[in-house]
Amino acid sequence: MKEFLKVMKAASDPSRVKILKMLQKKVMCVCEIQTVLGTAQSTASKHLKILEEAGLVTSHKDGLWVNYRLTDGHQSPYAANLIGNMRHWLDDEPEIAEILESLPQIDRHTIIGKN
Amino acid sequence: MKEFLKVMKAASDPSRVKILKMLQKKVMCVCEIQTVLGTAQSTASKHLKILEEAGLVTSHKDGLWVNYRLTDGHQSPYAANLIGNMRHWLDDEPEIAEILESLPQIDRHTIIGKN
DNA sequence: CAACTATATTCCTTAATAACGATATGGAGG
DNA sequence: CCTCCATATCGTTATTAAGGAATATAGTTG
Repeated sequence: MKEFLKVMKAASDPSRVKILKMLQKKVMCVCEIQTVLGTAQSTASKHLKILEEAGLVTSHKDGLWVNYRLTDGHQSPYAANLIGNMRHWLDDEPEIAEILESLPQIDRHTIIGKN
Repeated sequence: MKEFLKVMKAASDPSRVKILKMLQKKVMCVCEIQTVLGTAQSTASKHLKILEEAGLVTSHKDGLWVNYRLTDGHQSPYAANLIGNMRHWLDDEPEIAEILESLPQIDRHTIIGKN
C-alpha cells in the first residue's frame, strides 16, 4: 500500500507531472529541468528525489551532471502503469504542450549557473 | 491537468484507497464506511466528497441513506483507468484484505447511531 | 409537528507539503 | 590544491490536508 501511495502522491503535484512529461521526451539533468520549470534549483532536485523514491525515474551521474530518465517499470507495477498511461495523457493541456515545445531549445551547456 | 491531479490526490490517502477497495465489493452508505474505517462520521463523509469530486465515485440518496458506488468511468478517463487497475491491485495487502473480509458482516441496519 | 436518524458542513487543531535561500558535497579543471 | 560548477541537503516559512467535535440539514416516523 505504501508503494502505491508513493506513486499516487508523486503524481499529485503539477511540477512533478511536468517533469514526467518532459522526461517522456528526453533524458534531462537537474539544471535543465529547473530551467523549464522556472523554479529554484533545490525545488527541482527535491521533486526529482520524490519521483525517484516512487520508482518513476532513475538517475545516473555523468560527470558533474545527474541525468534523470523515466524508469522502464521494473521497480514498481504502479509506477510502470502510470508512466505507460501518461504517454498518451495530458499532451493537449496548454500548460504541458508549451513546455514540451520548449524542450528542443533547452541545452545544459547554454544554461548559466544560477547558484 | 487539474482533473488528473484531483484523481491522483484522491488516490493518495490510505483511507480513500480503502474506500475504493470496499466499493469494489459493494455499494455502501456513509455509516457503513465509517464503521469499517473506524473514523469519525465527518471524516468518512469528507473523504467521500473528495472521491466524488475526482470522479471516482457517485452517490444517490435512498431515504436517509446515501449510497456510494464506483463510477462507470464516463466522468474522467483518469478515474476510469484507476478504478479499472485497482480491481486487481492491493488485494494482497493485509490492511486491505482484512477490511474486505469484514465487509459481509457490515450491515447498515445493525449500525447504531454514533452521532 | 416533534423526535430521531443519516449525512453534510463548519470550526479548530495538528501534521504534512512545497517553496526558497543558504549551505554542504563532490567531481573537474586550472 | 584551490576554485568552479552541478547537485543535494538543511532550515525556515506559508499553504494545504486530515482528523475530530459540534452544528446544520434533510428525510422519516410516531
